[in-house]
Amino acid sequence: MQREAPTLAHVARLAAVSENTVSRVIRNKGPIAEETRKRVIAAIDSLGYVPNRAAGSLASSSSLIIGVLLPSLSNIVFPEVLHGIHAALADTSYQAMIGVTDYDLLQEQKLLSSLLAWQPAAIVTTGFDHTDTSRRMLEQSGIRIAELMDIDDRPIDIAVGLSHRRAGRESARHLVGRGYRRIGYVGHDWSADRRAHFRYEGLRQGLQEAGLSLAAEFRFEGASSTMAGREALAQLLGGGHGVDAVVFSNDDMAVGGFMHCLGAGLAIPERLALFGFNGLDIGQALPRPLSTIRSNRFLIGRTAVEKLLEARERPTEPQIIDTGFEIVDGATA
Amino acid sequence: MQREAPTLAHVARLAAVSENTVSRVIRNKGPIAEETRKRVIAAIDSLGYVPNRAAGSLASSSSLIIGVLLPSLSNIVFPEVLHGIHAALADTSYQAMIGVTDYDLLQEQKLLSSLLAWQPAAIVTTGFDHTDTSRRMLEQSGIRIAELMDIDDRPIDIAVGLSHRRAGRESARHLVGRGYRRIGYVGHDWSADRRAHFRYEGLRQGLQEAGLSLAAEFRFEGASSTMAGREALAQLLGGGHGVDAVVFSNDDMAVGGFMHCLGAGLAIPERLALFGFNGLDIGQALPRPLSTIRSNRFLIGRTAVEKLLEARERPTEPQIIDTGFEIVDGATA
DNA sequence: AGAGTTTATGTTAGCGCTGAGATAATTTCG
DNA sequence: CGAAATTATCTCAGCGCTAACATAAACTCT
Repeated sequence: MQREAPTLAHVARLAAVSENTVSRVIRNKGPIAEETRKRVIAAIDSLGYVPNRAAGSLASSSSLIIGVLLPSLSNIVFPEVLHGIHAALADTSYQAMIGVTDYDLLQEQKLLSSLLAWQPAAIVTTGFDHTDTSRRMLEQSGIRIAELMDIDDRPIDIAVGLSHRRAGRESARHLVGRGYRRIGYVGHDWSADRRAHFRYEGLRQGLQEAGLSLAAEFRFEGASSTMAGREALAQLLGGGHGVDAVVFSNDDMAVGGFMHCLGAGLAIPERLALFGFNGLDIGQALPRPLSTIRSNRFLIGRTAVEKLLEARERPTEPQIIDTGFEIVDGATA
Repeated sequence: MQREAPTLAHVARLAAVSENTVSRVIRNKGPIAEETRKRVIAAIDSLGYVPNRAAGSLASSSSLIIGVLLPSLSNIVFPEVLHGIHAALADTSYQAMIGVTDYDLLQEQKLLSSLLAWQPAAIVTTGFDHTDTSRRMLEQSGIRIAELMDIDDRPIDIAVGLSHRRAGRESARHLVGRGYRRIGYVGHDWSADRRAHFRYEGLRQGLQEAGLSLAAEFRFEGASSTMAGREALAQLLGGGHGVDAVVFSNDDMAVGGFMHCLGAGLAIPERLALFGFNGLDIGQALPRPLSTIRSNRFLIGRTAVEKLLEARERPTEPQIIDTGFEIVDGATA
């Protein structure tokens, strides 16, 4: 029924040229007479020829694959990064091949190794934490590497993201500027989330620069979630530290905190101010939009891929691309 | 610096066997003497050999790639499906290759064609709507195909999901059972979301079976979002139809509706009952957990891949796998 | 006009692996 | 005990493409 898929040879015969010429037309490489190009394209169309990528990869020892390693898919942040990656890939012939590490560096290493088996054109991964073996594989592969989200360290090739330390510091400055003095922190387990830790440190630094320190803090044992934020804020307030504002490790946690306040009848921001991080939609859809910091995840993904595709060779010096952040001046702080 | 990556030939020489034997050890195919296997594995480990997938794919004209076509990444539902897909893939050598169609059937066709260029082991796509060309490519490829989310039509190979028509009907029955009689509908643009339309039809059918009909309806012009739900509910209520319950096209919209009620001081569910669809976390973190229907997205993704990997051949008759749904008996309806 | 240059195309040898069939060593059984 | 069956391995062609080089034709330029 389904006759064999047409190959270069079929196209070449139909267009009465050599295989190599067809290949060059397809890859837009080397000089081609306009008339020949037309004939080849007509042949391709009439046969419905689709190049076999495996053969191409093998022959050229490089592929049109972009390997993407994400720590998680259940945190909306990473699908948004992935969305940006796809936006940049949309009009190219590149395809994203995804691996999910579950925040596990050994898993990252394993996935990295199987991604490299496809000889991808580039690898996009997250953060600067890698096993020594992963780092060696990344370095020796020679291909372009982007490390996303964070820019507070030295990348292998390029880093695209924002300074979480600075973001934390700006949270402090914003709240202090608004007149809050007894500022608390509600976070989640940051053993797997180094960036949340950086923001926390930035927050403390910012407070210190204003002559203040954290009035109270509570860290939920486990991953961040709306539920976690809700429970954690209840815990923090139960401590009776008289805080007037709370910085959350991210928006998910902050939205949970908002829900707790609604349930407990605490006026926001009069009784308690709330401040998040990420700038998720859900925070902006609350009855009072959440005050937070927008982290531009989509932009991070898109910029990273754009930069990677700009040049096949790594720059001589590692590059850092700061996609920045903005204070979202909501109504909760 | 980076010496050539080792190939089968290197491993073979080191283990003093033929390349083919090494290949068979790796693929666990054909009889191998235990002692030989050990020697080969030792050689692989000592060289850090990683098979070149492009070469393997070319030689076997099939690859360890699972092509995944998703309509969107900005709707949390699809990242969750992708999460399930990755969960099922985690302990295999398969890799997911992703394409995002933006709900555009022509884009799906284009992506499908470039996925097939990798000779994937299977394709996972969404829904039953495809261009004729896409359908032909899927059918003729001969590989396993899963169509996700929906089971209200005849699949090419297997369908994994739930009956949205039935889900809509159950929403109606639930609300009627709770004593609501003036039931309204708030939806979004369903030209790209056939499943939302199916739920709507199921809802109407369910109401009809109870001798009722929709008291009012409002469809937001555009994609679903929390903001859209908030505005759309305001619009619906502005119409003065005296509805006592509203079914939303999904949880995002319903959460927006919840926010409107909070802002407008409408008691939930006393003044107005709210009912969603999907069972997202955010709905359950509201001060009153949202009454909704859980659609098991993760399970859909995982089950689909498990089924696809069970057999290389398509079943003689298309199969339908119902992952079901449950009424989440929250506090809003 | 002849040498050099540019443009357009062809020829050929693999890329690293797998599949099919061949071969060799071992076991089974009438 | 020899033929058949089984187990373990090898040999070799070729998957469909691209890189490198070779060639041919068409232009320059003095």
